[in-house]
Order: sequence, then structure tokens, then C-alpha cells
Amino acid sequence: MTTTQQLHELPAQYDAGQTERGIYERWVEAGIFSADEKRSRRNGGDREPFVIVMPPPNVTSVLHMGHGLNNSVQDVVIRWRRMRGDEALWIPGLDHAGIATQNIIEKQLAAEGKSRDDLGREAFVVRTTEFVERTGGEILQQLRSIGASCDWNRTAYTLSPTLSRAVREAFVQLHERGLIYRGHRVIHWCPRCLTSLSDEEAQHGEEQGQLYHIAYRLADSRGDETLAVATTRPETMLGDVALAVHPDDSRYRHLLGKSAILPISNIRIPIIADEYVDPAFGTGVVKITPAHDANDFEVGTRHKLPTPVIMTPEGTMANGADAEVRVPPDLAGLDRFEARRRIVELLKRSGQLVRAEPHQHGVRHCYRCDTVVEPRLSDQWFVRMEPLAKPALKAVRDGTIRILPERWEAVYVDWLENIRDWNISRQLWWGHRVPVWYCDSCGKQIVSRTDVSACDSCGGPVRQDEDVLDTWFSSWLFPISTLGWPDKSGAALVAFYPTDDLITAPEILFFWVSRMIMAGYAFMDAAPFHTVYLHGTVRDTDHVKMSKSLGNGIDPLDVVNNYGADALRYTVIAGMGMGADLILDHRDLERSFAPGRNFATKLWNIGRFLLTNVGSAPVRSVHELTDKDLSLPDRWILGRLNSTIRECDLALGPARPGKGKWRAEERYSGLRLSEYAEAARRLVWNDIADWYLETTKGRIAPAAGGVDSEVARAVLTHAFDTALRLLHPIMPFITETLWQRLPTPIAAERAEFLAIAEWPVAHPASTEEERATAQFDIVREAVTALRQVRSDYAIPPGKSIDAIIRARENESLFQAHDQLIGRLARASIRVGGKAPAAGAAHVLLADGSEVIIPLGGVVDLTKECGRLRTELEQLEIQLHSLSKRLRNEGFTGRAPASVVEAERRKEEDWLKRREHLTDKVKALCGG
RNA sequence: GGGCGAGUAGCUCAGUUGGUUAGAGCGCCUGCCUUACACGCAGGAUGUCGGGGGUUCGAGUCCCUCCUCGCUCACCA
Repeated sequence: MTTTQQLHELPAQYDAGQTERGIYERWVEAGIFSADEKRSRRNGGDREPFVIVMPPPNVTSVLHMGHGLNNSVQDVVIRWRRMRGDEALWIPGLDHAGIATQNIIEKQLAAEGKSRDDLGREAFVVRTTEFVERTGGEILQQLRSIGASCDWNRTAYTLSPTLSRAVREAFVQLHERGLIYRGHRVIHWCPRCLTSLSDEEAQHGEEQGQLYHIAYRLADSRGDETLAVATTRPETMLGDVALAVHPDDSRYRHLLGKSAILPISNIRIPIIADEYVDPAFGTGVVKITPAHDANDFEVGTRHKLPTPVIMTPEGTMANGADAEVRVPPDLAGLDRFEARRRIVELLKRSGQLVRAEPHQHGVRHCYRCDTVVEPRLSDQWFVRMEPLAKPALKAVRDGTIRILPERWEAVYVDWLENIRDWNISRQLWWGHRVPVWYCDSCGKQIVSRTDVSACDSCGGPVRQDEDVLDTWFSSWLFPISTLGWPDKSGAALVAFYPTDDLITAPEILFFWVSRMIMAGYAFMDAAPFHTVYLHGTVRDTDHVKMSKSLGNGIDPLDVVNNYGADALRYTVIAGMGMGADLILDHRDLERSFAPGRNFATKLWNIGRFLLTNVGSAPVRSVHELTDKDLSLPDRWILGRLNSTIRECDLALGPARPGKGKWRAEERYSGLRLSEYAEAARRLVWNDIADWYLETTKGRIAPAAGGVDSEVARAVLTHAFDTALRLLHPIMPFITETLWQRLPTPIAAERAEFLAIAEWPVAHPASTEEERATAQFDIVREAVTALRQVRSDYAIPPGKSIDAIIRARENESLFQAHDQLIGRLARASIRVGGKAPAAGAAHVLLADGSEVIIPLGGVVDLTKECGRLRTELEQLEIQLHSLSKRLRNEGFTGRAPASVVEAERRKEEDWLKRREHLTDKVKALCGG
């Protein structure tokens, strides 16, 4: 392959789309994303497994920036471990997303003027399945386009037959262990989705409402004695079965055992005493509505009160099966909020509304449709959580599992300590059907792993429970079900469980993460992962969470198309402070993503320079080069590579706990992705491109030739090779493209792809390296000073600063220049030396070598070592006599104190100066 | 109401265990198409580190307090 052909492959203008195209397929075809069970050490192989299970995106719609961020982070980690030689496995997946998906299909149907009942359950499921196949396929395609290196052979879907088997197994096992039960109680109900919700799915909100004080007439009382009750939800009063006061409340003790008349319904209800009532709040009298309030239900149970239902599932007023007629005809059928207004009106008219005051109170909303949730009495399936929570709590407490950032551990612990039973049944059609069958003849209830067609006791016909399971009841099994559970001895589960990192957003810490940990212990007796990394949320410039419905979202595919997947990834990774939110401007993609694109362009152009100037013939290996061969810039950049590798390792690792559990000192380190990205960026841009590459220009030019030219080619190639490796996890496409074309040494063992090439290894920093760094820093300082003079005096690029100074064309320039150089090293550096190429800085070093950097003046350090040494010698002499004088009591005794003090200060200054000069001589003159 | 987090350059954010002159990217100003790159190069300006108090030789960093924003949990009707 000739140079021109290669250049032909690297057009002057970097085009992300064209560059990225095709690479992904080559990776997949080569099978490098596929993990092999046999290679896992746990299965007799020779590699450490490293496994990440993807938080499965909902199949409801295509990906948004949150997914872009989440999957970029996961891919960075998994690619890093793959390069480190682990058997890296990233399991991709999709979540059927029960309520969310059903809502979408229902909306589609509504647009067609139909309801789900018009279709019937079976047709509805068929239609939803078709929808899911479309969106699911699209999502997986999107993941590929951002470069996600998943093992696609293991793509999981929560509603697939294999995962459904795991769901049933889990349900049956927990039932057998007495951890799943049928409960009759007040749960959160969404009147729009027409299903029950778990506590987590009913989200808190604050609302400004009214606290209504209502007068209940006392029964059997002469006159119009009343009892005032405060409520925020007057519509529920029709379901009141009692009034409650605190047993110690002396104001009401005389009323205990008596009755009140429920307004509107005109029903007698008892006045009871219960500790639950807070005498200090409102009037100290609480209306008890057991069917429509969780607390009231408990009170009602304690007092064996009836539980009349006065609302339909849709949230309209209606008499339940209760014998008493509570909802009058003119209220029946009204929506709950309309009913509230009407009831308040009725009470006002009858004079029973004492007053209404503004009141801020908590209102729960459906997490899927934001409808105000209605507490509702019903029969649901529950998981008893306390026994499951115990090991999950212990795991975080004893360091088996760590959560990053650290502060979430307290949140996690708090939730588990106050865990409540989990309502897992949903009155939906889309999901895993509850694996319970009922026999209508003998009433038997059968919980079964396999479908049941007839009653096993009486042989009678059976019907399956109509409900489906909470979506999270399938996703909480993800780390085990995707690896083949319940087949505990299967190769995948043995090789890859437990997994390593779980990377997700804090929003689903309770929904998903905590429950996965519980499931891990419940079904595998081991934590599912050792690290939980909770990253920030993607927000817009007003710090509002990005969402499609708010119209402030960014489509990751737009970014990929306009800026490239690498730019997208770089942007989110570089912006990923530990646990910090990522702020992006949805109205100005340029502002958010240009830096990533620009960085990719920078890499591209370094690549072009390298291919043009180093050529395509393999360079010498840097390992063959001796110290004698290396110039100062070479030694410097090799040192920089080494320290950057160390920085990256330090920011990323450790990847796993040293001895099974996290030790305190390592527990909260690692996964500092923005630091890793910044270290790699600095190396490429500030070190390689800005300095090292410039120093090679004169050396590898066609005219140069010789050994030094070869050395420069070898070191530059090696430096860029290393940088590409370090950057590959963040920007896989462009680094792979460039790396494939590098003229790496012929002897070098070279992987087929950068994606599986070895991660660079740092060696301990040597004093040699530190010296090179110190020396080169001085060179840089000198060049910068010269540039500053050029800039301050507007010296045109083509003109040599040296010539101007010699000609004394500009006296003030001469002075300024002199001052600057002076500031660098007093008189130790002077302008001069051999005639420079126009616009280049020649820094002549003590050993006779020179560093040439474009855009500067001329600094000759060669002769300055002598001057430096002379100055140092003179200083030593002066210092010697000064110190002697200060130690002479004749002087200190007779001279005024102020003079002695001044001399002391002078000595201090000179000591510092000596130190400074000594360092400089060491750095410049080699000892 | 409880808990947690944040407030550092115009914007988005870094600032490890308190230690020379507080950093980066973007933006801004000046000059440059210097044969890898104008998606670039060189140079430059910009901070009462939210307010107040304290500890210390020394505080962006530790303590107290107040203010302003978030997030999260909560059965006070």
C-alpha cells in the first residue's frame, strides 16, 4: 500500500459518518464482542470474567440522550476491561415495560376510536407484540450506531420464553417459601391506567389544596350539636364508616360510643377511639374511610368496621356492593374531582361546611401517566420483602457491594430498613400472566410453573388469574435470567455470575437495583454485582430533565449523524463528573457537541500528519532504542505517556474488589470518567499535538534522514499508538480507523483490532524521566516567552525575531525581550545562536542537541550553562561571606537589629536563589 | 417535615488528605489560512471561590450559621 493510497483513505476533511460506517460490522463479524464461557476462569479458562448487564431500555420508544449517556458509560467500562484482557461480556436487553407499553397501544387505539376491550385480550397482545418488535429492533440498531460493544447473541427480552420461564420459577419459588401472598388491602390505584401500582410507582407530589372542616351532626342529640372533621378529600366522606378521636383527647371522651350522622348520605356512623389520631392536627377528629385510605383501612380493621366502596375503578362516584346507599343519585357517575366540588357546595348550602383553608399536602401520581392516584381497596399479590431485604442490606454494609457515588448508600440502606411489601399484580394485559389458576368447582388455588388445564384435585375446569405481574418482577431477575437461570449449573451462569458493574440512573435504585440485589441473594445466594454506579441525569440548560414530552430532548441519532458517535460519547464521558448531572443545550447542539467533534478532527489530523511524514513503512520499535538515541523531546513524551497511562488507570480502576469485599481505601475510587477523558485529551492535544509533534517536524523531514529521523518516526508512532489505545474506550470508531493504518513496528505483536489490542502498561517513573520532564518544561517556558514577545510586538510570522533584535530596529522590543528572557533565567539564556529558520524557535541544549519548534524566536542554552555556573559560583562566594558574618557575634552584637534582620532575610533569599540555580543547572546542563 | 447534594471566570464544570501565583472546555479580545488541522495556531483578559462568623502560620478545602436552588423520602386526615 503506497502513501498516496493511504492518504486517499484519509481525506483532508474528517467525516465522522463515513469514518464510522462499516467499522461496527467488522467488529461484529470478527466476533470480538462475543464472550466465551470456556474462557472464563470460573469455567476453567484463563481469563478473568468481567460482566455488565445492560439496564434494558423500555420498548416504548426509541432511545433518548439518557440512554446515550447510560450506554456510553457502560461501553467505556466494558471496552476498557476487554483491552485489559478480561473475558468481557456486556449483555444487551429490552424491557417489555408493562404499563408504559400498554398505554401507548391504548393511545393508538383511542386515535382509531377503539378501546382495548374492542380488540379483546388476545388481539391486543398480538398488536402490542408487533409494535414491540418494531421499536425493539430500532433500539438495538441505535445501540449499534453509538458503538455499544454488546454480545448480541445474548440479547435478552423480558417477555421472551426463556425469561418468562425464569419469572414463573421465581414466582413459584417465592410462593413455596411463603414469601408471596394474596392481600386484601388499600393499594395505589391509577384510575386512568386502571391498575394497581406499587408504592414506588405512586410518586410523591406537593399540591396546594384546601383543608375542609365539615360539621357532622351528632345522632340522638337534642338541638344541633356537631363534630367538626377536617379533610382534604371530601368526596371520600361518602365512604365514611366512623369518626375517630384520640383515646386520651379529653375534648371528645364523652362522645365515645355515640354516633354521628354522615352528611349527604345520612347514615349513622360510630365515634371511636384510636391511637392513630393526632389530637393536634385539624380538629382532632378523623373521618374513617377504610376502602379509600390505607390508614383508615388499618383503623377499620382494628375496629372491625365495614369497607364500603363509593368509587368505580375509573374514579367516578358509585355505590359499591355495599347494601347501604351512600352515593345519592345526583352525585353518582360524577368524576371524583367534580364530585368534590359538588359535595363542598352541598355542604355549604346545608351549613355544614365550617370553613375551608388553603392547605399544602402530598398527592401521589401515577409514574406513567401522572394521573392522581386513588387509594383503593382490592385484592392483589404481594411479595413479603423483609426477609429478602436482610441480605441485601448486609451486602452494602459489609462492602460486598459498593454504590457510587457514596451518598446513595445511605439512601439505599434507609429504603431497605423501612421496606414494605411489594404489590406485584397489575390489572393489565401486557405482561407475564400471574401463574395462578383457580378451580371454580372446588375453589382450589393452583400455583404452577407450567400451564394448568384442569384442577389437580377435582379435575374441574380452571381459569388463570387475569392479572399480569409488575414489569419490575421480570427485570429484577435480569442478572440471573439473562444467564440462563433457573438452570443453575448452566455454563453461562457458572462462567459469568456474579456480574461486575451495574451502571444506571439513580431513579431506578429502588425499582430495579435494590430488587436485583434481593433477587440475587434469594435465587443464587450471591450478590449480582459488586459495584453500582449511579450516573447523573441529562438535563437542559434550565436544568430540566430532558424528555420527549417536554420537547427539550436531544435525539442521539441526530448527534451521531451530525457530529459522530465518537463526539457524542466524548461529550457525555468528559462531562461525567461523579454523580453529577449532564447539562446539554437542546437548542444548540453545536455548543454541546462541537468540542467532541473537534477533538476527533484533531486526532484525524495527527493521523494525517503521521501518515504523510512517517509514511507507511513500519517504524523501528521504541524498545530497540537506547537512551543515547533519544533526544530530549523523545524522552519527555515517553515520560508523559507513562504518567498519562498511570492517570487513566487511577481514574478508572480498580475494576473489582481485591478480596471479595471492598476495602475502605479502595471502596470509593475508580470510575472517575471525566478525569480519565481529560487525562487522555491532554496527552493527545497539549502534549503530542502541541509540542512533541512540532519537535519532530524538523527531524523527520525528507531532508533530515539518518538515525534521528528514524527515532523520531518510531517515537511519534509509538506515542500516537499509545494515545489511541487510551482513547479507544471513549472514541472507538476514529481510534480504530487510525490505529489500523499506523506504521507500527513489523516485529510488534499486533492484534487484528484496536478493540482487542492491549491496554498500555505503565512502568514506575524513573528519575531519568523526571529530569527529562523538568528540562523540557524549561524549553517550553523559553519558547512561550519568545512567542509572547512576538505576539506583544506583533512580529509577523515570516520575520525572525532574532534579526530584529540584532538590527536594534525596535529598542523597546529589545528591552521587553531581554526582560522576558531574563525572567526565565536572569542572564543565563541569551538570544542568538545559529541563523534560525524564519518563525521557528531553536533551543540549543547543553549537550549540543537542539529542539526546534515552529513559531518562536531563538534561545541558545548551549553557552548559558557557563554563565549559570558562573552566577552560581559567585553566589556561593557571597553567600559564604554573608553566612560567616551572621555567625560572627561581633557583627550581630554591634550592628543595629534592623540591619541584622535585613541580612538574615538576604541570606534566606540567597539560599533560595542558590537552590533555584542549582536546579536549573542540573536540568539544563545535565548535572 | 426528615435526609442528602449543589452554589468556584459570561456558560458547563474540575479542584484528592487544608500549603507556592485557584484550573479546563466553550464563549470573549488580539494577531495569524506557519506545507496535520481555521472543527485550527499563537497570545491575552476575566474569579469578594453564595453571605457572615470561627479554627489555623496558612481555608475554595475544616467547624458554626444564614441565604438560594435541586434531589429524595414521609400515613398527619
